[in-house]
Amino acid sequence: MRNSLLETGMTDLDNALALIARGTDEITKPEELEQRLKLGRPLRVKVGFDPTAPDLHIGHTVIINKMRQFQDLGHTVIFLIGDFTGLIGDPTGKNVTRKPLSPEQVQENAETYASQVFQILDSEKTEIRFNSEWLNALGSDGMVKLAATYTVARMLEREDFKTRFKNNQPIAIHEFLYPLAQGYDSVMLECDVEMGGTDQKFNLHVGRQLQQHYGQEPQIIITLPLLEGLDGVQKMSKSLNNYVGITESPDEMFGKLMSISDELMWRYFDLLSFRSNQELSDLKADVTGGRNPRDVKFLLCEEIIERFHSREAAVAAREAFISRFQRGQMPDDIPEQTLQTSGEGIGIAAALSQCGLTSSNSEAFRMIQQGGVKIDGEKISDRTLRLDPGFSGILQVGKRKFCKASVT
RNA sequence: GGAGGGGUACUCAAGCGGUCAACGAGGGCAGACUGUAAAUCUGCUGGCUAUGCCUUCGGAGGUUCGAAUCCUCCCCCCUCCA
Repeated sequence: MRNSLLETGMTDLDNALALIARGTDEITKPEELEQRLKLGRPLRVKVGFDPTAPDLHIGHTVIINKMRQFQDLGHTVIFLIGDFTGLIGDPTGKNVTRKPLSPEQVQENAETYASQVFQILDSEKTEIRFNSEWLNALGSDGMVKLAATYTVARMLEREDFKTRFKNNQPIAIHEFLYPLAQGYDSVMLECDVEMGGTDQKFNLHVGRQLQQHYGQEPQIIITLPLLEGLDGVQKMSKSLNNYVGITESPDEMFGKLMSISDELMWRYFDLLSFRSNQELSDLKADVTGGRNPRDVKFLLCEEIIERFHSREAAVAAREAFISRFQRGQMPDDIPEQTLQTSGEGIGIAAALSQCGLTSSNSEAFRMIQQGGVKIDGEKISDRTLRLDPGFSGILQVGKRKFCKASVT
């Protein structure tokens, strides 16, 4: 009996480790993590978020899923909003300084964040913190002391700094403050674990060193892969418009996810799906054996929509997709538009623009020329066509843009 | 402070007195095809009261029959030397 109890205990620890490790890029150091878990107390797990982009997309959820797993194991997750570090902007070499956000904006963004992440996270086990709390209080003298704990040579170990330095590209002094500030957050929050994207590795390590400097046990670092955007090349980001937002409608999610390449689909499965590795390799084998990758992609779409909406919404989105694109039918919810013409009718190009289907009359003419315009499903080719008063019908541009228009 | 290099359409990037609404690439959009809004191929990609007209090449002037291209001043970015 004593043995079996002991074995059960070991198994729990092993399971916890395996769960945490799943899908990660790297854990430094696994043995420290194991030791820390053995302490039996809730660990403090920090993840920092930038306050400027409050709309989460599924790329962010890779790490949020991992946070959730920590919570499920009984640990405390700190959702840190980098309102101070946001002023600096994580050095990427692209943009130098960012516009300061007002406290009201930060608060508003934080609330948006909260409402979105709590679709995945347990709010009871989440601490929401702002790093301006202690970084503003630090003052110039505190900042100087903090800066004194690190050297330029160590800073230049960071890949991005190194390359820029080597290529004679500018590095502003304040950019050095970003990793220091982020590391100081770990000190103030007494973190056991900090997680971030692989691009965060350097910053996370600074946290370890600062903690040691301030007499704390260094945090364990877990890096997670960055999710590629819909294009499959650049990382998912709002500014590149290659993202799927978690508040988007089921239909939009479905469509966007269907547009990823067959190859990228597997990456998404790895990072976003809760299916087991066994299930995934089975699916891969199916496709190799001739199963239509489209149908497997359907499964991915449904799982993700179910997570942020519901099972029913996922099924409905799939049905809508099939009827609309596979069978070329019209969607159910077509926006309506009444065009006022005071009796003389309206040219087709102007009508398309006014319905928002094209951004200018010129574009409308181009669409007509290319055969992309339909009225009630009939392709039209006459660019001088006029819609008379009393006309009512469905205007369509391309496969995706519809408007039910009536002319008065 | 000195020397030099730049600012061109959504992005990158040609053009360096007329043939420039401006090469090319990427992106985007449309069409064809398909097993999908994958892949592939083709076309389009400033605006308009549209076979013509109007506005664009950092800003303002100027030279010229004619300027993105030449000149003057200004603004901004980058590099090197101090």
